[in-house]
Amino acid sequence: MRPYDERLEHLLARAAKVFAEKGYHSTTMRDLAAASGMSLAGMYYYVRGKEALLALVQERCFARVLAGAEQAIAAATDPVERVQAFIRHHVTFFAANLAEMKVLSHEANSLTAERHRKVNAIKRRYVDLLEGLLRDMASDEPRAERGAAAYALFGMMNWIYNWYDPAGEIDPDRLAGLIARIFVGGFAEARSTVQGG
Amino acid sequence: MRPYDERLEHLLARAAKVFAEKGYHSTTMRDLAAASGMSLAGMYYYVRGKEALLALVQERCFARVLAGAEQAIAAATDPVERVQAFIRHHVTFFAANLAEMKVLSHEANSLTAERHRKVNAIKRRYVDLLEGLLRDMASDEPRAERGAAAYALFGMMNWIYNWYDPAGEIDPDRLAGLIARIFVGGFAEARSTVQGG
DNA sequence: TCACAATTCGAACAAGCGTTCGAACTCATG
DNA sequence: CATGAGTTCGAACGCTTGTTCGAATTGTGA
Repeated sequence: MRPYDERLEHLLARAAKVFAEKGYHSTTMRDLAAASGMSLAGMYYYVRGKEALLALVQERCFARVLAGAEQAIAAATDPVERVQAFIRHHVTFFAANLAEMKVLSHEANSLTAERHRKVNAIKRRYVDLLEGLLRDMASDEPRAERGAAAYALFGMMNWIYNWYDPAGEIDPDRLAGLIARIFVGGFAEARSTVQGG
Repeated sequence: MRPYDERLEHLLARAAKVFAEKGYHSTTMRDLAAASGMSLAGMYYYVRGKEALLALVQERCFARVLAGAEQAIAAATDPVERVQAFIRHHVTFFAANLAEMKVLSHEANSLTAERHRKVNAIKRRYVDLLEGLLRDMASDEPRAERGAAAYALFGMMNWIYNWYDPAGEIDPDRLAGLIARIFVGGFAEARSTVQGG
């Protein structure tokens, strides 16, 4: 890896951390300079500006999530198992990349039109991927319910950044199992039991 | 209601809307002046500053949610029904107060220390309320699982602001029913079925 | 050692921000 | 009409922000 790429990678990693801690808008380029060990002006040799930095963090992270999910679900053929694999991958990836995923989840609307569209295109593919899995798992469910259920699941998984403590007593695998149990058990299996309630 | 209180209420309502649309940090006092029909300086007669405005929006909204939830669960005695009532109230309130609830969910960390603590105190009570309900509903569940499940549920419910369209085909009651079905069905009833998976 | 490209950065700039201040206006009351 | 408290706001201030620029420094191949 060329020194240039290493420096850029380093900058992106530190930026993700600071964005996650202070929020994108509250983070100044001077904060990022301090966190990366570069000078204020020096960062502009690697990146066009503050927003380009956020876009790079988001695009790279999202691309990894998408690719990882596709690979994770490929291992199973049973519809329920594929959904479980999707959940397990998303949650463990989230826990292993807390800063980047928080930036992805919480700063989704901090990009301006052009860059926003580019990230949204990846997001669309990712959402479509899950909705396809849900169609296979619960084909008799109304379309509106399936769509809402997909977002409910994303809610459970993406909300993690608001409370999850990696040093706490529940590890990522256990958390993934819990969320998978809630979702699959409640959405695919508890139809007649509770629905009418 | 005195004219003063009406003007303040008006300002808070408009501010919540703009905060929800553009995000707190991207909103300028000039934006709020334009949205409220007041002048830039005029707003300072009603409010100490921008952050005080955010704090007021959050505190008032959160107090209403908490009070409403306490009232909603009081109507039932069965543990499962109480959890369902909590969910139904939270989701329908969220849908009926989208702007305020988005500001509450998305700008939770936009307040500085003092005001942050004040809002967090209300949040603590609200989270405790749900955790108490879960204890009654699933007393044999490990404590760590119950805690994580509470946050998973909040994730499903609070994520709403990222995707829910009030003009869409799924109305708040139906959405509340779906989320309640997923959570209760998956957490309280699908223990042995899926867990080992 | 030289020349040239790659990289770094101190210093400054223009723009936008939240906030303040004092004067002006409104209006019920005597 | 006169008074004074309640309310409004134009104009300005001081500060922070993202970004730029040109010079200085470092690295590299001949």
